[in-house]
Amino acid sequence: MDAEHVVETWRYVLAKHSQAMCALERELGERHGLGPSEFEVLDRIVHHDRKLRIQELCDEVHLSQSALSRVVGRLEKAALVSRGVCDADRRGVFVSITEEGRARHAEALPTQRAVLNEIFSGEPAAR
Amino acid sequence: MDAEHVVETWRYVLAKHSQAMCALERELGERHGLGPSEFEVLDRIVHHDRKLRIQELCDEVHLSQSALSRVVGRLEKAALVSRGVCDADRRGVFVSITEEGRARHAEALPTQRAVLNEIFSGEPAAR
DNA sequence: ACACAATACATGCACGCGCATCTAATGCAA
DNA sequence: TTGCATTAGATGCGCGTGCATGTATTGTGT
Repeated sequence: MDAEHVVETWRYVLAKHSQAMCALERELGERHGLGPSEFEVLDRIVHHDRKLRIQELCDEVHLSQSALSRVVGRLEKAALVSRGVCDADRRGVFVSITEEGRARHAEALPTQRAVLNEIFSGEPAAR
Repeated sequence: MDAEHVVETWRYVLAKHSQAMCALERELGERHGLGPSEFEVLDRIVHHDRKLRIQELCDEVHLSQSALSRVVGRLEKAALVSRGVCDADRRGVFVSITEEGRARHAEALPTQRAVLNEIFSGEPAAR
């Protein structure tokens, strides 16, 4: 990939990221009361379908550890996930999804897919 | 582009955006005292090589009008650009780059290119 | 056992962002 | 001209983020 293509790709990433984040924030927020980060975290937990350590989540979402801690805090306050101590390593924290969280995720997933389809379908990624 | 590819592309965009923004913030900040947004605005002005209206810039950078206004404010305070009233439409504001701004941009450009090359070279974009 | 580095997560803080709003200038209709 | 909607850009505000740090727990070397 030559220098010109690199810059072209970077512009593509910037544009799509901006469009998608903006649309996701609006749609997920208005229709389901979720921010993109909140949805992302719910989505990762649902995908794994088990309790996850905070740090495991940290590897999968593009958030700092502190930001993730706060997202989980908001989700817990909304009763969409619950935190529990990890017995094996009592420094650790397990996060598990609640029934309400699972329902909210299932409800929001089609919205996310629709937004992404709108933005990405048809246009090939610049290489 | 089918649904699976859409999600795959979205993950690619998220990952690359995160990596690149993080690295750009660090490198441009430490070496040149510029944030990614500041650099982006300087870069756009240099590219056009003329005075630009705030709104023209707004179309090219992925920032809200208010955010752009503040970025230009910071750049002006750093003497890298100067603001001037637009005679044709006195609501408008022209932004032009100063010599110092041009120099700073020239200095930072290789850093930006190096960061982007590091992140994008070799790996094809997921379509 | 003890002291100390390392790790997991939470939290204080500063900062940049978008939204809503404000001010000033322009366009337009009567 | 007068009155009002519209537009350009600046600004108050709340919020989410990352960085630095704090607290608690675990690992390690002596």
